[in-house]
Amino acid sequence: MKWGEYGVSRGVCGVVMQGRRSSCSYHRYDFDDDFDEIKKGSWKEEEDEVLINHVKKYGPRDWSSIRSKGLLQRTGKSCRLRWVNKLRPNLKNGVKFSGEEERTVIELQGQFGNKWARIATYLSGRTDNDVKNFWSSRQKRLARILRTSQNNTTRTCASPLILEAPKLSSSKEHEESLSKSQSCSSSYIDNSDHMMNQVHVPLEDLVMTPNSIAFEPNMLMHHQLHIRSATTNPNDEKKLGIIESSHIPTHDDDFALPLENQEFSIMPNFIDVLGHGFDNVEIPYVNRQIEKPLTPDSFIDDFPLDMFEHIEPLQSPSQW
DNA sequence: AAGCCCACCAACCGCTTCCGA
DNA sequence: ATCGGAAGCGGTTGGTGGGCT
Repeated sequence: MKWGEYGVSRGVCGVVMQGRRSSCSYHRYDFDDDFDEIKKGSWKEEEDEVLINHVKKYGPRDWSSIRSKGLLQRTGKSCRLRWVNKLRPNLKNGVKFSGEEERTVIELQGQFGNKWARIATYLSGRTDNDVKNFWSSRQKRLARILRTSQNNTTRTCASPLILEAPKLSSSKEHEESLSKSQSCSSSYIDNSDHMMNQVHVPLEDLVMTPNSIAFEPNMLMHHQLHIRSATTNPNDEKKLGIIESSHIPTHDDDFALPLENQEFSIMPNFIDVLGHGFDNVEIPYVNRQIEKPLTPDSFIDDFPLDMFEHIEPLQSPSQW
């Protein structure tokens, strides 16, 4: 039985069952809601028809009038959502994201962050909800891969990678950059000759949130960003990876560049950073740089699962 | 066959932004 | 300038179905 068939809503939402409260123990109510008038839960075909007819007549607007006119017992909000996500013409309902769509979402998420509505405008037939759900699923999948790899080995990669960028020109600029970064901690280190802005980024954050510190365009613009592992000697130039800021798309670019030109030069260096753990692992993505843009996510996606078992434990900075 | 896990997706909520009076 | 309603957006929840043990 589908709850929706009986108008059963999710969570603490109210319920309308043939206009009366049900005593069924499965049904939950929020008595703050006016349950006699507002229906929640799955939509029926009849309701869809009413909504479609309303849009045909008046266009996709005046959502709240649908209820005030007594056409449906739904809130305007609910009607709008139903139209936008399910009833609108030319939607790709039930069609999986193509590879191209996936790459587009990944690229745009890196550029815009979680601006799902904006990202959806680049994908015909996709809604913000589609994009959001796609991304959420993807994040969960990646998280599970990482979790599994950590559980399967006593060796972990819990220590952070360290991203280093030249000190920004002013402390205000520095603060602004950091305030825009998520899930990162930061500190200054006085490296005598040059002040470095040192940002500690857990590996998970680096690979899971491409719009986090490592890829924050505002922070990286006009700078080279050095990346090294906590395991390495800070002076070991061979272990330094460099993100060329010229390769980082900015918010101002408005996605003018073709996708294939927007790749991060961090990727080959990322292997250097991770070091010997990958020595015996075939890296599948290397030849794909030409045919497909590299992103933090596509980068991780192409790893064989057992590859994570080869990650060497990273020492804490105190062990240098 | 049953139970569990997970991916996918619909729909909700709260908050923000927009816009007209 | 301000206020209130409508619309838009992003985060979250929870149901369903398929695969696996």
